[in-house]
Amino acid sequence: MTLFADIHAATLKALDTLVAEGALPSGLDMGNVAVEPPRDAAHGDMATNAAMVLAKPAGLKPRDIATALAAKLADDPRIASAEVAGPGFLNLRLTASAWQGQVAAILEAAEAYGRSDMGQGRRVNVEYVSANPTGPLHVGHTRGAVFGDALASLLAFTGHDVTREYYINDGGAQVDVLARSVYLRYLEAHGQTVAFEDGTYPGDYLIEVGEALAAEVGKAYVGQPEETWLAEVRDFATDRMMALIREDLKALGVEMDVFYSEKSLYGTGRIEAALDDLRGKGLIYEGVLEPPKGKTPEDWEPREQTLFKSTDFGDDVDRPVMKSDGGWTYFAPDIAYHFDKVSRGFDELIDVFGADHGGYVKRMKAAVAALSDSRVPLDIKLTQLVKLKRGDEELKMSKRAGTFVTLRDVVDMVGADVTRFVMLTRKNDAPLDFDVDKVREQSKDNPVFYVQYAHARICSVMRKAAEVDVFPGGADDLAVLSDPAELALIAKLAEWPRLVESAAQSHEPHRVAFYLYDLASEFHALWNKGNAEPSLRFLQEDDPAASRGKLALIRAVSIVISNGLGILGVTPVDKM
RNA sequence: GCACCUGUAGCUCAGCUGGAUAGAGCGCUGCCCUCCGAAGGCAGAGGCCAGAGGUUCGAAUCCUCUCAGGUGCGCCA
Repeated sequence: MTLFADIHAATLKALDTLVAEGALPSGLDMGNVAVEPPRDAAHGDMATNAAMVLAKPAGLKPRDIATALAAKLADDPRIASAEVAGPGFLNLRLTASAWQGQVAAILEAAEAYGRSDMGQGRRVNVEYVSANPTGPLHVGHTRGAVFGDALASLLAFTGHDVTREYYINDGGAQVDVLARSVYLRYLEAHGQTVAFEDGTYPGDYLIEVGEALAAEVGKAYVGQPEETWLAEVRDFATDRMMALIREDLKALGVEMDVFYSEKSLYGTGRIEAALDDLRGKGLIYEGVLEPPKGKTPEDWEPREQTLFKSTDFGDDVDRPVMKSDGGWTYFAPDIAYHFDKVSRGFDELIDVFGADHGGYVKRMKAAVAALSDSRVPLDIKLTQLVKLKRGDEELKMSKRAGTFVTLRDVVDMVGADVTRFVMLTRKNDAPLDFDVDKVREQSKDNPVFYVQYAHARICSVMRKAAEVDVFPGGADDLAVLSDPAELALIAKLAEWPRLVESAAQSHEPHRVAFYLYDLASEFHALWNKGNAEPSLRFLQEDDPAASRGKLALIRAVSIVISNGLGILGVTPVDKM
């Protein structure tokens, strides 16, 4: 159990007692009653807004309610004091033993500390990366990969049944371009000189694919017209590219549960089935769109086409599902794909897109709302651009691979752990500067290092203690933890479960990274206090009992750091 | 023209879904190693939360409008 939840429950119980005694009217909505850490620690350990929230519906003055509530809560053995403050806050101070008990609870829960059943086993599909299978992953994909992966882990940690999924865009024109590009490399492998025209991918990474194709089919395709080889080369090339992408993901520590092929939607009636579902709901019609206002494309001409009535679900205009040549727009298979996700029985869908897909959010939400009769919520998280830098120099994105822009290059330079942590030190919808020099710096300016350093320091103390046969203690050893700095650190640890829940609720894994930084900071502060006050050092010579209690505290810190880094997909280090 | 995102200390950014005197790092000023790792810590200066209205006990947070930056806007995915 978590301390905040306990005190919250105690508060509600005290309010019920007040209702039973007639001090409060019955039938009040307690849903907004919160127990939170006050922003300013001087106000106490926890604060509740109960009096202010209930004052109006109860027709009473907030301070009167707070005073009555304070009297009830003061009876709780865990609560040392309850003071009314400000407009009606009730500030609570917990006894030292209540805090100490929290340390014992963390040690007992260990890697389960902070886990929650909030998700109640709800099935969540998180789709991320989903890069076109036309080349290696670049830095932009890396952010989406890290974000999606951490979000998936966060949801799993909070009791959701999570599926990690990658949508392979292997059905559109871009894979034909890939096939033609590989064909040119294939001809090169047979000694021909070829020209890469506009509309082909010139990247060096296709050279070996062309060679592999040559090795497999020999000269069978040389001098043959495109229609004889296109389909085969396309399959060959996309398989190769997906193998490459899987390797990239693996280097980053990302493992997908499902790779879903766009191509599998074509020619199988699945797109038609999805659209039939919408048509049955009266949401598909033939019509003519207005040209965009203000900036009319030069070649604009009114045209009747098949449209999805996304405006019924909040979109700005209805969206075409069929091109003028009779082929599907990209939107059609996307509808079918999400239809499939809905049919697979997920309770919730999450898509992680790059920011350049911002224009598709409304139509996808509209489609899912229509397909699921608004039963399945779809959240779309956009990850903003990453600006890769080395000091003041910006490393420009280039179409050609091998110019230091791929995921693999970044991981090779700074490692998967650093890459992952740094990518999460910003909200997903804010742009991120990634300085490859700075992230390898060993200073507090570098959050990865700072958090790892705290963990390594703890491990170092543990090793030292083990040399003299002292180990972290249990509940009986914790009474030594009474200094305000020690209790403050415990309070930070006690925040972990509610932080995890709120981060999961809002789909914001970056909060975990920031919390870990704060926690590390509290720990380093306590460590340094030990310089001036020997009684605060974690190892107390000639007093193994005291050492056991203090070691238990920092063991709890290392547990939380380890659990937090686990969600982010970062490995904690024992020494640096 | 419309939609979405962003605007918080000199710089880079948090701000726990509406709480009390708005925080952290960098930079600046001044301190702390006979001491478990100074790869660190403490203190100080620095703010019209882009601007204006509104909602209420209470707004950086919610609503409306304005300004500035970014992204996108049928036959590319």
